Amino acid sequence: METILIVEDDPTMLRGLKDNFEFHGYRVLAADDGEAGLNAALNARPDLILLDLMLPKINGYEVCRLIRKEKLGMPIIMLTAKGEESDIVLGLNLGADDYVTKPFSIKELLARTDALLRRMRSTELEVYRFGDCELDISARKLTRGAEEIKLSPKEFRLLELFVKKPGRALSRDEILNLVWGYDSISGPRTIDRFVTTLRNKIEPDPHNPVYIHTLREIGYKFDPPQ
Amino acid sequence: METILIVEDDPTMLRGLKDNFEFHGYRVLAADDGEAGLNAALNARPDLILLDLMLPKINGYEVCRLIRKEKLGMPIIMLTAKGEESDIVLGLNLGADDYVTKPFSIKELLARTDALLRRMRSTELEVYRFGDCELDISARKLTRGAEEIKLSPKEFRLLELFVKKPGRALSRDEILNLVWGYDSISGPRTIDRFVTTLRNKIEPDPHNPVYIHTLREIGYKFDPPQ
DNA sequence: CGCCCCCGTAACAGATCGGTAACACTCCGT
DNA sequence: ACGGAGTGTTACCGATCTGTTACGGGGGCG
Repeated sequence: METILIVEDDPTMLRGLKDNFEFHGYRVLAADDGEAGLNAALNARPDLILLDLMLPKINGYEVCRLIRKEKLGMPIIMLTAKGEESDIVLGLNLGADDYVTKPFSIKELLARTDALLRRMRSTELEVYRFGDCELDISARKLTRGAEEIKLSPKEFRLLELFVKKPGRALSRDEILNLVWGYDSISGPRTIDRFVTTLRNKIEPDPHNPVYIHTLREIGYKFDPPQ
Repeated sequence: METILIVEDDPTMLRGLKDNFEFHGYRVLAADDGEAGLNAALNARPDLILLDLMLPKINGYEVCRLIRKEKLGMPIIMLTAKGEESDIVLGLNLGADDYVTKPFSIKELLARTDALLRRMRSTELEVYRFGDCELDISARKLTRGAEEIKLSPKEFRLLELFVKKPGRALSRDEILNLVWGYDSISGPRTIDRFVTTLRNKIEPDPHNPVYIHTLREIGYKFDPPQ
């Protein structure tokens, strides 16, 4: 379940937002001034923040800026009162992702929230670790210990498939379909060759593999110890 | 949290200002003569200065002038007593950004403080550095070492995208969407050509790029070493 | 114990992809 | 209308990747 932090000092507005978002299946945290909002953002790491502009103690801009300064990447939606529109550009500059102007329809706010969370999920950092290796999907990078290991496109896609399906037996057909494509024309031995080069790159001892295991007559299985 | 320096010799006034600004979430430094104020400004680099005009040792004008002489750009609000208005022009000429006349309402002073700080942030420099290059988004300027390098609009937007998403694999589609627009009609090889010209402009050795890396079958990745 | 099948692996040739230069086209401002 | 800058397209080349083949080894089963 996704968590949303609402920072809003007007109790009525806060109540309304909270009820609505909870009804739509979100977990809701609330804060009624900038300081509390900032603390909640830093400690609870919500998935998204609704941030009122005018707040006691620390104003919305400042909260936004400080959150970004802490390198927290969750999306922020600014709630601005009508007449504050001139400040919108500033809000976006400070690292907000979107804004809605009061009075707004709860439907619109929900739509924007959904959109942002979806966008966020799709660019989420994807990092898989096994042994001393680290496969970073978004950076398309494999690191072993401290050094980066170069992978060709097919090697990368094959390893990606393995780490995403750990402990599962993968037949040559499955692998061929998922990595090479359903209309692949490659002979089945091609896979073996790529497994060998992968083993050479990631296994401590390529002749006694601990990550990519051979399943005789079947295919392979990626099964890192712990 | 933002820091404000108050330079004021009247203890009552100082106390009142300090309490108010601290209550509103600012960190407050205080100095009760011009000399101490100047030192505090130079050493602590506050985000904004409230500067009384009549001060022991060095007067407000002089402090203001000396601060600007040191090329410090933080906003300065002059606090002038009624009857000193004729000197306001002088103060503004010396580099003050605003003034309030005693007696003033604390609310007005807070409003002006907020406004100045916001204006300051919105014009805050957006500068990305990598190697000996410096990309200034707001000035739309690329400098390498001492000399400015001319970038065409598309080149600039492409580089901007790269520096804003460091270490992330960017597919040709993504790049096309974000730089050329979702309805772009350009062929995918167009990107390559622009990458080449960018590399020629920013890479120490364009044939062995260290900033813009090629990801075969995917696209590119901007990944400056450290 | 020995055969056979399957897999590991090296070597190689062909395919593919990106770098790049040359060219064409479109806007501008003069 | 002309010239220049910016932009997009194409073609060629070289580097890298990929698929195939062949050979060798090892495990399982008779």
